[in-house]
Parts: sequence; C-alpha cells; structure tokens
Amino acid sequence: MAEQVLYKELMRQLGAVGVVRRDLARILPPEVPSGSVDVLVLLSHHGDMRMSRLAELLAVDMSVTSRHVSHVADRGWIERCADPEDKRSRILRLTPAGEEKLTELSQRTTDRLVERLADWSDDDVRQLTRLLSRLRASFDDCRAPKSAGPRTHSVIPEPANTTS
Amino acid sequence: MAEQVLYKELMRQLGAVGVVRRDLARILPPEVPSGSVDVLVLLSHHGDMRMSRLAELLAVDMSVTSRHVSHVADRGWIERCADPEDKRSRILRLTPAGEEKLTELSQRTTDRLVERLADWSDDDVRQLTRLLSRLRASFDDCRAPKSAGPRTHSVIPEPANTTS
DNA sequence: TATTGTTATACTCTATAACTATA
DNA sequence: TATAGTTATAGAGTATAACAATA
Repeated sequence: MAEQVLYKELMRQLGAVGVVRRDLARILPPEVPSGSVDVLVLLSHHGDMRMSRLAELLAVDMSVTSRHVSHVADRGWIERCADPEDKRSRILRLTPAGEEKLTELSQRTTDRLVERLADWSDDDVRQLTRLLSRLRASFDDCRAPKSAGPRTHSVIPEPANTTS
Repeated sequence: MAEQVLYKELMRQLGAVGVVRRDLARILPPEVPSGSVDVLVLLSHHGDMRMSRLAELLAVDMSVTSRHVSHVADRGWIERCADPEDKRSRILRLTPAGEEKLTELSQRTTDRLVERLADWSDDDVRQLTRLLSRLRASFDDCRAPKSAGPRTHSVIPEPANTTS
C-alpha cells in the first residue's frame, strides 16, 4: 500500500489522461463515436461474444452497451446472431465491413499517436502500456471477484481473435 | 518512433483506462460531477487563474469550461472576481468552502485507490504517475507550441529513468 | 477588428427503471 | 422467479455557433 500523497498525485494524472482521451476522440469521423470504437476494438481483440460479456469488458451498464451495439449494427459493422444455446442471448460478431472500418480507424489513431509521441522510445511505450494494463486489471479484480484463475495482465501478445 | 503494433496496443489500453475513469466517477456524490472535480483540482494545484487558462488546462472548449465553472460557482466553491487589468476577464479563486469540499472528495477517491491498488508498491504508483504525466505533456506540447519554457512534468521527484 | 466569456443548440455517454422474451 | 437484452427517461460532457462586452 502506497502513501496518500502518491495516490493524490496519481489521481491528478488520471484526470490529465482526459486530455489525451479527448484529443484522440476529436479525430474520429462523425459517424463513429468513441463508444462504437470501443465495441469494434473489443470484438476484434476478444472475438465473438454476448452482450453481457461485452458490457462486462466495457464496464458499463448493459443498457449502454445495447445502445453502442445498435449503433454499429445499424451501420453493418457487426452482426447480432441468435445463440442456439440460449434464445434470450445474442452473439455479436464483427463483419468484414466492420474489420475494414476498424482498420481505417486504427490507422487514424495510430497516426495521431506517432505524431504526439514522436520522442517516445519503444520501451517507453511498452512500459506505459504494461502499467495501464495492470491498472485496469486491478480495477477489474475488485469489480468481479469470481473467476479465480491466474491472470495474465495481457501486455503485447495475447493472441486472441483468430478470425481477424 | 515506436512500432505500429506498440501503438495499437497502447490505444487499446488507453481505452481500458475508461474503466478506471468510470469506476472513480461513480463514487462521486450527486452534486459533484466529474467536471466540477477537475475545476477544483486544477485551481487548487495551479492557483488562481482566468477562464481561458483553465480551458487550456482542461483541454476543452471555453464554452464547456464556462458550464463547469458556473456549476461550482453556484455552489460557492469558487469565486469569479473581476480582473483589474482586463474587464472582459474573470479571475477564478477557490473559496474555503471549495477547499473543504475538495479535501472531502480527495479523501474519497484516495480511499478508492487504496482499495483498488492494494498490491501496488510505492514505486509502481510513482512510475505510472510519471508516465501519465509525460503522456499528457506530449499531447500538450503538440497542442500548444507557444510558451517554450522548460517544463516540469510532475510534482513527484523521479528516480531518473526516462529512456528517451 | 480581435479577444474574453456566456448562452443556445445538438449530440454522445451514462445510469436507473420499466418492459419483453426466455430459462 | 431469475436472467438477457431493449427502450424510455434524465443528467452530464462536449463542440459549434451566435452573442455581449471589452481591448
């Protein structure tokens, strides 16, 4: 457990990340709000999943997830398939058009990062990525203490979705 | 300049920070939205300032800043004083009530971090704080390349380790 | 004419609650 | 009865544009 003053400073810097978030959100095209990006990114990375699983990954209420999902589904970027094992459930799957859109968005945001982080080394980027991953994991652990398996705090590799 | 794949993973983890942001926002009392917290934190940390300066620090449009400021001013947590040097401008200052409220909020969020980051060492926290500070600075530098003075990117003394 | 700040408008994000369909 | 998901409603964050007051 770290000292109070350290947490206070961390809080301040977490607020400052809002600056980064807003900057990256501003370069998104009008038809792709950030909620849609989150959905596409998670489906691409983790593969097909149900609404409830997506809501868990997004850490928002399922009603919010439903809205985001409807937006991307309306544009043909994902499909909502029937789940043969549970007729209440719907399996979400990225469509080819969705993958294409995601590639385009990914390029756009990557370009922005290249521009902004011009003086960062590979190791700098890796280190920050690793710590952010661990940060998120620490919050996940507290939120959902159910599956007690060993956690890999996914840094770079994690070969998830084979369909992309 | 780092590799594309590193930026892509960083992007994904930056999105994951949304989980943290939302978790911390949920513990705020109803009369204190996160925009208000940002205003109080910045005024407390940087001291009195004008609207335009605050908007710059928040990295949002001044119209947005105006709304946030009105909210906290309506509750007596800050004052909007006249600027003797420019009658268009208004100097923002934290009131004693504002400091008190900020202390209360700070305690609340710190408690949350203590809970969430129970297994983080002081150095872990310092390292993440330092990288976030540098991240924000990298975005600031690109956004406002005007004042070319030397930058202090963090309050916490660092164990000189930024391989850039 | 340019700058500082406010207000009106519109859109997104989010949570709660009520609802439908299925388990 | 409980769960998966949708929709209605309400409140907050944000940007653009129009505006007032001052420089």
